[in-house]
Amino acid sequence: MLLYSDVLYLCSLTDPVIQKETPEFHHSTGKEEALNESSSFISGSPASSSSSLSVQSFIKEETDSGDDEQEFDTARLAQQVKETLQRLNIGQRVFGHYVLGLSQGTVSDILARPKPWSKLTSRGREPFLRMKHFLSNEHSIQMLSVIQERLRDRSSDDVISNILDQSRLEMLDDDDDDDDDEGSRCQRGGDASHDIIRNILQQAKHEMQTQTQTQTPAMNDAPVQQEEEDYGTLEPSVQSLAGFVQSIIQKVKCEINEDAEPSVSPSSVSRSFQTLPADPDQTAQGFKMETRQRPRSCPISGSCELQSLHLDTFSITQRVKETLTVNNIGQRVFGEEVLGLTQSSVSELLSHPKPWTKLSLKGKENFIRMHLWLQDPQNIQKLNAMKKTDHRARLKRALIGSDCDSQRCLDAGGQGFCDRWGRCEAMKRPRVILSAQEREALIAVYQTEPYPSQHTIETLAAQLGLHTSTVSNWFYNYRSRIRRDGFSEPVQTRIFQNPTSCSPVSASLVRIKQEPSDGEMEDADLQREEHNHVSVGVQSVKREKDEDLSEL
DNA sequence: TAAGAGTCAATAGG
DNA sequence: CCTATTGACTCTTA
Repeated sequence: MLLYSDVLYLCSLTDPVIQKETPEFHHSTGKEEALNESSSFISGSPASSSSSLSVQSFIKEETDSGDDEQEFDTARLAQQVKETLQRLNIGQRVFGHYVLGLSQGTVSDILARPKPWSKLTSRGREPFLRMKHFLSNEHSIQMLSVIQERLRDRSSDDVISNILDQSRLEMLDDDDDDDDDEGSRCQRGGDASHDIIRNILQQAKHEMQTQTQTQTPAMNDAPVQQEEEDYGTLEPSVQSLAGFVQSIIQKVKCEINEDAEPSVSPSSVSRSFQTLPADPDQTAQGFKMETRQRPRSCPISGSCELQSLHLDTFSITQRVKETLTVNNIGQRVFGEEVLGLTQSSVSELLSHPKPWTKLSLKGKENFIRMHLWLQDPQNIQKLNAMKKTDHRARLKRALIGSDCDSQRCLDAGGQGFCDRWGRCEAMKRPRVILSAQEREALIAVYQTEPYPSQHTIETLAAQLGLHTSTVSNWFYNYRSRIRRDGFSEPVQTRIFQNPTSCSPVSASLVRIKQEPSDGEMEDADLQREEHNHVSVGVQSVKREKDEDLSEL
């Protein structure tokens, strides 16, 4: 409960509006109570005794008529927010979500191109007011920093690697009576697919447990003690996710060892899954167990059952896209609530799904979550219902400080502040936007040298006037996206529909794709494929490039 | 250690 | 506001 209730609590302290009505964000009850019951937490905060000079510094023109009439230096405000976020390594997504109630894209926009105060409507001024309050309350800043760290700590990366590290982690469950024979069958547990499933299940169970705990609104404890706060984004899926995993295990057990019942475990985690309607398309479209090709009895060491889990990623993304469209749910909401990803990541995921076999553990997790989300119509309804309150809620969800001199915090950092990994923010370079010529030149070089040597990279960078890291990044990304688009079926359509697209891949690819979307193309073949695709128009590009380069 | 995978933030365009 | 794209980053993998 730490994260969200704290934030809400902060809001409640400083925003009378929020005291009245708390955002309905995480479907869980009890959080709103937390807000009201923990109201003595911050009053003694050391931060609250600081002065508020920084606030004044934003105000160009002090008037007697209250906040709304003050004129802020929005550019400076945005700059200071940016610096603060960078200094504390707080992402725009988190900041936008918890402080402004806006999406990452909007935050980026506001911070990069703040409109002058005088040109903002009252609604447009709202984020700046919130930013001002945020900056002026050191406690809010620190709180958000803690939130960000917690979110990072909770990332599946960590969980997965932790689990992978524990090579002899006991199987699935200690309180699930159905899994006792599984442990003996697959003791080694070293398989990746198995581990991710296991991880998800464990995480789901963990989240469920904590969710249960939060049902009891014992929120007057110091929030710090409630370490087990969920991110919320994963919560809607948790129950059925766990059930899903359970059912997979059950099914596989059934396949492998026919004495196990195919029914889903009656354990608590499976409850919601059991209530799901049996979807005949599910097996056809969604996941299928490829047990037929596998030996009837797998070796004990193989974690064989989960190795056979297979999801049709293309079908999943198609159905997710349709569902989102039909229900008018945005990628942002879906990403944040279901996958814990940003809008851009969701967009990528949905537009360019990789085949299951090409996915890493982490990549598979997203598709499992999507698949699971699709299984339960209630999830859609929940998201839909939440979407309705989302806008209103987001506007009210804010961290507004009382008084603290954040200027001091900023100034203390100076120009060369470093984040918690010791990386200096000053090292960050602004985003590079490659010109069409530069891109063509890079593509042209890619034709002949998809894996350019260091020397080539340096030469190219010098010729184009780019940083070498920009060039090598470009090659990494280009290869990666060529490969990705080679996987995804719809690319063909997209390319033909938009032959003039400025996408570096599609711009140079004109082709008819014949491989199956789930293609198991060998890498060598893929390379040849790419080469052929890209080779269209190479000559002209090359000529242009020569000209470009000679000009440089 | 280089390349790949997964993401993010910035940005373009609707 | 939304989605798609893309340069850059972090972490993992081979």
